[in-house]
Amino acid sequence: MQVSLQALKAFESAARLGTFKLAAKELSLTPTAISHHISNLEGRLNVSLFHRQGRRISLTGTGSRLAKATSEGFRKIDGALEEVMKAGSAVRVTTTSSLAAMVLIPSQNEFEQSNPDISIEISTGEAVDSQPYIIPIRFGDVSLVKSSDIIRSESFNVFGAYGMQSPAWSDEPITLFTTEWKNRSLPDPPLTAWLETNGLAGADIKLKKFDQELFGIQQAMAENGLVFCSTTLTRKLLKAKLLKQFETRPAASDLCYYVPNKGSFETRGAVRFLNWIEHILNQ
Amino acid sequence: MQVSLQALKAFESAARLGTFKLAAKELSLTPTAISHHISNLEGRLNVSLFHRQGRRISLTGTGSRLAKATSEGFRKIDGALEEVMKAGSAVRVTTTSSLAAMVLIPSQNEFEQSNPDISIEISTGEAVDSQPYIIPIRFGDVSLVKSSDIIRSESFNVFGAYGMQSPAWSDEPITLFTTEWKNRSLPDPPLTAWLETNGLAGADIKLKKFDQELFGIQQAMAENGLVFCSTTLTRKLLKAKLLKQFETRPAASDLCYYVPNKGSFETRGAVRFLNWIEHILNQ
DNA sequence: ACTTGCAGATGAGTTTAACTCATCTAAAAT
DNA sequence: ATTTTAGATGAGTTAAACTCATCTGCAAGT
Repeated sequence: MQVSLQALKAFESAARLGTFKLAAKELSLTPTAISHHISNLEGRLNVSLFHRQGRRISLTGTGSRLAKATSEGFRKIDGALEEVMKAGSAVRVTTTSSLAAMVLIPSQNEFEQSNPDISIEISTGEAVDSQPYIIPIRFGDVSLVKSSDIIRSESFNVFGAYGMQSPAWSDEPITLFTTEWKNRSLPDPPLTAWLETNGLAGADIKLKKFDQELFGIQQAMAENGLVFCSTTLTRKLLKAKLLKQFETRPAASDLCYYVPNKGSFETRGAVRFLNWIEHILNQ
Repeated sequence: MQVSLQALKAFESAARLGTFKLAAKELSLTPTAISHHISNLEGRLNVSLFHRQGRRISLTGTGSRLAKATSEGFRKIDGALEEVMKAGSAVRVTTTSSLAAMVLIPSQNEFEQSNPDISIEISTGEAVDSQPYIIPIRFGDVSLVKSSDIIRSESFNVFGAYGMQSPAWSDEPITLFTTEWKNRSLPDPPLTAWLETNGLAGADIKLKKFDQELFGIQQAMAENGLVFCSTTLTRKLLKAKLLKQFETRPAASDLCYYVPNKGSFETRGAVRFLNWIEHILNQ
């Protein structure tokens, strides 16, 4: 290699900041080092890059041409590097507000305890989605998802606030909170299948629909109601004795949680997180 | 600095070439060095950049993203560097064919003898002109040129082939070769002024016009004729006893040789060359 | 199945370059 | 005139980059 990259870096910084001193500070070096680097560079290239007017310096024409290219080049590299480093230092996850609120956030601390070198950032909503390095945990139709991407196949059951008595299904009309997905292409919660599984096909059921499972669950807890929702979201609440389940059996659904291109997440942290979350969701 | 630029360079090369071995060859290192660099990089970034399949490697997703950015960045830098290096290693000059043929090329060797580390490339014509790093020596109107850019103010005289006798100006009609510039906005050669200076205002002069001084001079030498031309171009030929001058006195003109933005040429070689050529032209 | 060759990994030792410190110069500010 | 500030210079030190020797694992040849 003809010229040293560090010398170029020093030059770039000095050119951008206008003094060796500031460049030195930026690169955590002494001004002497910058001076050495630049005179080395000038020597190798047979070109003077700065005019020296006593203690003031200014770029020569050649210098500013070179500075332009090096600045752009290093900026490009630094940008990519920063992205990669961010990816390496923290695991960033985005998912539905229900999964975030009911599972991820409550368990976040546990993960960070056992992986003290990995920090997790959780966000919800579509905005950040599909940015590289952010792990999206999506809720979707099993049949449309690569099977290796699935981290949890969802089943549904009825849950009630912890103090409730088991409802008398056949005697009286029952109100169930359930979910109607905002995204209409998703399969509905398997209510019919659940009723059949539990021999309640004829029961008098009134439905109250929310567009996020989270809301139905909260409502059930708040008004001692019943919610028909996924078993994934309720596990924590059952353990915490905020919800209870009755003698009903869960019904499988066509819904699942999955991570698109799960295999493409290669950072140490991401791999650890994905293994962990898959374990958490499937107990 | 977080990550070493050399490691990045090694990574970029390995990513581009597909094996550590080739990367090592490209960078004149051992494959071991590449391996060290890359594992150092992976360690610092907490990311694996290559999949290792035994003795075969392939980029991970993160790796190829980073490779893209580093490749582009380094390419940008290397390109600029190459330009600057070219500028530093050789002085490239472009000028009129007359000046090139009569002055620059004949003196080129002398310059290179006394500046063995600087090589000169001479070209003529407008094509290469105005490229950065190429020094254009132009022929123009003194009044339109920055005075600091002028390297030679031109004066004109009559010259003849070396064997000729001094012409009898007033007795007989005389044929003079002279120049009519292709570029009509240039001042004409100062023939009238020259005639007055030498008390020949009434002489019977026939003009034969060429569009380059070079041609008139060559013609004069070839047919024992007389040429009215710039003193700059003839100095070498006078010394070489191929041309002679008579008892006439030169006339100043509004023409000059100049280098646009002379001050902007900052390479050591260019500065040496410009000083030298100015000295040569003004003896 | 066993060798051979190849590509890379690993660890320790060596060399080189990068960096700092001390000193000096010149311009600008007080 | 003196002080302050920015950079240049040279010598010495340190840290990094590199090599060498050794090891592993895969793939191809016999």
